[in-house]
Amino acid sequence: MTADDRQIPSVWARPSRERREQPALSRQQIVAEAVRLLDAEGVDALSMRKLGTRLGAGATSLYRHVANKDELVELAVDEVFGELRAPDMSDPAHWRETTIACAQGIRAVILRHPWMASMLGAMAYLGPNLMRLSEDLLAMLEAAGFPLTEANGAMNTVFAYVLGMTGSEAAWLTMLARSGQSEDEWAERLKPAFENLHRTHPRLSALFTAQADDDPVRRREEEFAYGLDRILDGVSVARTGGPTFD
Amino acid sequence: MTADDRQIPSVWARPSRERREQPALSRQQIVAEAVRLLDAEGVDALSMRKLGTRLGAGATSLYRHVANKDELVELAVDEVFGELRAPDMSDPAHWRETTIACAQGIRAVILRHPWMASMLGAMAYLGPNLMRLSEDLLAMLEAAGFPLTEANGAMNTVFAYVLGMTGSEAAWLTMLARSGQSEDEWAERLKPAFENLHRTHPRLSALFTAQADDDPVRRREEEFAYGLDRILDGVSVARTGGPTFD
DNA sequence: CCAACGATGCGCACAGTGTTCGCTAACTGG
DNA sequence: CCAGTTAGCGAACACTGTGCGCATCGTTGG
Repeated sequence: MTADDRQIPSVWARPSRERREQPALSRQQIVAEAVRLLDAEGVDALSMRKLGTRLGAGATSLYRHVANKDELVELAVDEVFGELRAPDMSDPAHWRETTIACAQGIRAVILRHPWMASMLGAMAYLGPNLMRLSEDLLAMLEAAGFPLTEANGAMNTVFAYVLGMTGSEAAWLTMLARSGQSEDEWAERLKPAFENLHRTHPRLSALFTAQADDDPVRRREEEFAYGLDRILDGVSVARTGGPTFD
Repeated sequence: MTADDRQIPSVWARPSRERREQPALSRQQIVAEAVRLLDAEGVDALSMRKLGTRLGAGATSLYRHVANKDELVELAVDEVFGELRAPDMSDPAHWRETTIACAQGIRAVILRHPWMASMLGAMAYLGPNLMRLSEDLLAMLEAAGFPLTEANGAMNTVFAYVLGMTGSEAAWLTMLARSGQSEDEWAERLKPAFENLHRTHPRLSALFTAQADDDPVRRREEEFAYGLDRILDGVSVARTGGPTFD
């Protein structure tokens, strides 16, 4: 008996932890911390155990508030889209500027959380935050003279463009961050490959070297704005009243 | 000694396998089989061990031909883009149709391998296959009257649109496949949620119900073509000679 | 005031993951 | 014929997501 007591080491040494100071864990708190972890260490670093310890909790405790890791990620994505402050949509006369502001808002959100790029393929973006934004945008475009169907087409086109462009940007930035090298160092490292490229792909090579001295951040902003402008040009002919811009 | 011989069971029973019938394993073969596995079972099912057994090899043997799983995926992505049969780009007069064909080719490739959607965020698409396509497209657009910078902007815009649109499509199809439900069953399941949606998001609701009876595949094709047309409209003003379409 | 209860946190365990390390066995050039 | 290079592989390591059952809590009904 006494031997058993010693073999079972701490039956009487109960930790007697009284942990109900706080509600201790809540879904909101969990996804918030998940977003923070994703921002800090990237998508590969998100594990239930690490997230648990960050919250001062065990890994499996999270499953009381979240069904899956996948569900958690879904929630994190919509949480981030909750940062979207929709621009003022009250003036349909400025539908163009408003749409641009909207697109740039989405771009900014994704670039602030580059791990989103990996998730865009995993979500159907049906989250409430994006749905509200879509509805408001549709309303404004309708008020600006777009038939609802055309407004929908325009919105989807802009949205797809923003997702594709920004997704690629974010992926590039993620790879840069993971490799630990700066953008210039990467360009320097690819220099030897450019010698051959010049022969086989002269146009790509010319474009690359022409952009070599620009500030990459500014350049990406301008490229994004350029494509967006072209899309809005093309879309605006669907407005009742024809291709008069603004 | 004899005891040792029995404890170490098969020191003398060497399997004497002679396995050099074939080259047995090659990088090309590995990524081909990886693509097949990804197509068949999706992105979560790709593991080195499973891929190894499919090739009649051990898991760790693959590392003789591929550095990482990440590198393998990168190779698989470019392998798939190798399916791209670039359309005939010899006639710059038909730059519009050719660009459309190009975009639809990329869309078709991605939809044929929906797991690509999850990877678009992980690749910088610098693979040789896409680079060749880009160079050819640039050449044609230049011949069609676009200054090189504008050709580049146009190509990037179209490309981002295709990636965003098709990525979302593929993600949706992937989720459908994983849930094992058909598109109609999903719509049926979401019916109750539409009651509330009608009140808070009337426009989205109207669009959904208006599309409820269409064939989803055809509808997605048309939406894709619509946005692409708008983009090409907007882009074509950058051509020397102005906004004359053809 | 105490007993019963639902909710919550958590340790354990399981199956599976990517990847490293030596080892063997085969092929290759001299 | 032999040395050296290389392809394949089994074992092992450090992890992963997650189900199960138990301990503990705040609450509530008798």
